[in-house]
Amino acid sequence: MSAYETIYTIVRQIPRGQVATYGQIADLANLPGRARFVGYALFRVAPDSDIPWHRVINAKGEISESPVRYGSDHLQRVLLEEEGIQFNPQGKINLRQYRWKVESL
DNA sequence: GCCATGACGGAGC
DNA sequence: TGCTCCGCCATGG
Repeated sequence: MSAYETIYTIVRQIPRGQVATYGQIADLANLPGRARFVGYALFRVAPDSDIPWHRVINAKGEISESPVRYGSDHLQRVLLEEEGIQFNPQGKINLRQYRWKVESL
């Protein structure tokens, strides 16, 4: 299984109403320190896939904004709110409350 | 084949 | 608390 497929498989396992960080996904995919790789992988597959990419955020608990995303970051926030995840006035998520707790690999 | 870049993370100041 | 710098490596020109 390629590293990409491993990443996708892990992201698909994130429960509804919870989130995971790029670093966390990278660690689970046996790619420690390669959080950027995770972001890159998700960007390539997001538009037309069944992967819940919106449940993956950065270590600060924020939705990563980037010029290449145009407005999809706003969509991500909407999707998360639909799942019951609340945002701070600063647009941040309380990771202590919503972070995905992995029980098995 | 080399160079610049990027959905990031963590340490340092 | 917040900003800056460095490491990491696949991808595109």
